[in-house]
Amino acid sequence: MSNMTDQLKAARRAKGLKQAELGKKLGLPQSHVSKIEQGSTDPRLSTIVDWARVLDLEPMLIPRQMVSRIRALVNGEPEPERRWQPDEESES
Amino acid sequence: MSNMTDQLKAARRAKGLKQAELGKKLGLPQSHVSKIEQGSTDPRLSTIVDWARVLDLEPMLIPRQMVSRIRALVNGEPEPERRWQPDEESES
DNA sequence: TATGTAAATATATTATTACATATAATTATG
DNA sequence: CATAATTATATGTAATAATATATTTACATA
Repeated sequence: MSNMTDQLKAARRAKGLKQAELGKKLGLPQSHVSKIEQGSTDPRLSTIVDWARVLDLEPMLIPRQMVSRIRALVNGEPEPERRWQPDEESES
Repeated sequence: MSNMTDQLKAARRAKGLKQAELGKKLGLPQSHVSKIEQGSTDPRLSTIVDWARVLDLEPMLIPRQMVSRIRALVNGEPEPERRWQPDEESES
């Protein structure tokens, strides 16, 4: 689903948390965590923000032109040094 | 309210858009744009993502330890997050 | 392999809330 | 003031979130 919920699911697993454990930290039932991770529901902003923070992530709004640079930083890649390929920004 | 909706409100104004114009681009009624900007409702993730993208912003999840560096980049500031540089190295 | 059992995740049903439509209030401008 | 332009509020409907239950997965042990 939304790339963001996929990331959050991956982040939960990376921390070794079960859906129920995460749910408890967030005050959400496990069943919700399941639905959100499956992409079978469109969660509220506050839910996503809380979720991210529990996993030491912060949602930020990044100007489109900076997205690939910042993504590289976050992924620990060594600054691709791209020469303006005409089209880079494909996202769902 | 949530820092993020404040940012989105500011971004709309920076582009000189009225609530109704933004709403049209998003397929949302103006009344709903109003509620979200006032913080009197907790919008869905998809709404915020669409909203951001219309304003050339992309929501991203940033690891906590990188937040201030990235915020500096985004705001065009000159890296305020130096950690105990014993003395300021010459910087161009 | 088959079975038992517990842990982990998914689904069903009901309650709460975002969103749509219509209208009102506010702010700007002549 | 009057009138228009912009933003806020009221009420009904569709979707998310809560509660309870079911299903799937993992790991035993015979």
